[in-house]
Amino acid sequence: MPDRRLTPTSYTLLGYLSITPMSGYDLATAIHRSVAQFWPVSKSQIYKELPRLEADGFITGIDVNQRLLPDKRIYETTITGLTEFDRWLAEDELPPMLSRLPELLKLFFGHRMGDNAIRSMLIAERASQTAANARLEAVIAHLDPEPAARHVRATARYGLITGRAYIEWVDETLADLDQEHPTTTPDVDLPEFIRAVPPRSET
Amino acid sequence: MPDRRLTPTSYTLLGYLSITPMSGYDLATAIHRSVAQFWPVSKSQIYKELPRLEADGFITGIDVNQRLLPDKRIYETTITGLTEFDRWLAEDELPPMLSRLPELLKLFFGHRMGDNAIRSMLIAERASQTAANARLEAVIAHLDPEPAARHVRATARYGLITGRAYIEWVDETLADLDQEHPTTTPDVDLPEFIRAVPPRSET
DNA sequence: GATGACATGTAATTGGTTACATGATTAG
DNA sequence: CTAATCATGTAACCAATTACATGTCATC
Repeated sequence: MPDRRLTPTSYTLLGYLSITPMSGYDLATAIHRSVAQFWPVSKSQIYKELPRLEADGFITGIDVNQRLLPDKRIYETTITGLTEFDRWLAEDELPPMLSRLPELLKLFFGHRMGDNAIRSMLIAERASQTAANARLEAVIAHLDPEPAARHVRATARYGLITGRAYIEWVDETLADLDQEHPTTTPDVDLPEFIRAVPPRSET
Repeated sequence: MPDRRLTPTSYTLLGYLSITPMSGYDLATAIHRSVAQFWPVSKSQIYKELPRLEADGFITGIDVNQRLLPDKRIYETTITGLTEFDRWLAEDELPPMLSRLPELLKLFFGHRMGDNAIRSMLIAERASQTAANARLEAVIAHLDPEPAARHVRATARYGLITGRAYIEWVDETLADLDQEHPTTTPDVDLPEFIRAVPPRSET
């Protein structure tokens, strides 16, 4: 009798538990190092969601007592849970994607920043993205041989391809900064063109 | 005497008001069609945040009575507000970026999806991203001549370059789906390689 | 004469984050 | 011996979203 709508976060947990039984801690660890790239789930969120999924009948948990470590509860999916998970996978409506990129936000107001501040921000971004790309390349190489890992590999490739595009963008932007901009052209007043950006989505 | 930490959302409002005085409605409209791409702010969030920024002394508002339309309140930045905004711009710590991509989440669990379901999802994604790219190209073309619009243009270029990378990725992924995968190789059990994805960031 | 856009907000709910709590084991 | 890591969670807070409310004007 689930009287609420499950969130993508709920389905993330169901998805993992559809593979193997796990505790909240296991889930937190597994999620953090994989799917969190494009769907982060915090520990606390997991611990709040699990009892709800159990109350809804989608998963069941059993308590496991441990001597040296804290007791834990291992969850697994029920038939109902699996069915609901597969239903969600098949459904074609998707919640909108969401991006929050603080560095772009700052850059947007770049007319109030010094060029040097912008440069150092971009250079820092470039460095951390380069490192992230290297990690992803290693991941992809590691996953490569397994044909069953195809979809996981695809998500990793997503990270890499957009990561590379990001670096490309940083370089272009840095190059643009270094160009002499003719101060002969008087600066247009900002309100004008900031308002001019047309809307993006019809959602 | 601001006793709280301002959020990037607060600075978004400050940033806009640093350009020209606006009402909550004006802000909602302007933000929705520009900076919302990488920092969405809902109407309600704006209406909650504005009085707080005023209480903090960062902005001041004056009531404007209107005959036919609802009365409104026009806000503008104070010196304190401008100073705080510039301080934030100069500061080099950035909150982590956040991405939530439901389509990747589903794809991650693709071993439970039929190939056709995956294909139609990817094809739909490709279509909407293609449309978004076209809109962005138009925006960039429109902004092009203004040198003062340099940074706004850079954020638009970000959207375009990553949007193109996205389409590239979709195509590669679709091609990979179409390839025959030798069923001779027995499928490895999933828990193995899903756990194998190494952690990404040390944050 | 009904639907939707313009124009301005308020109220209720919740998903998600940050900080706290606890105890055992290992490394420096 | 002190600090970090493993291991498991709980509690408090709040940013953000969804739904609600209201009245005018233009259009189909």
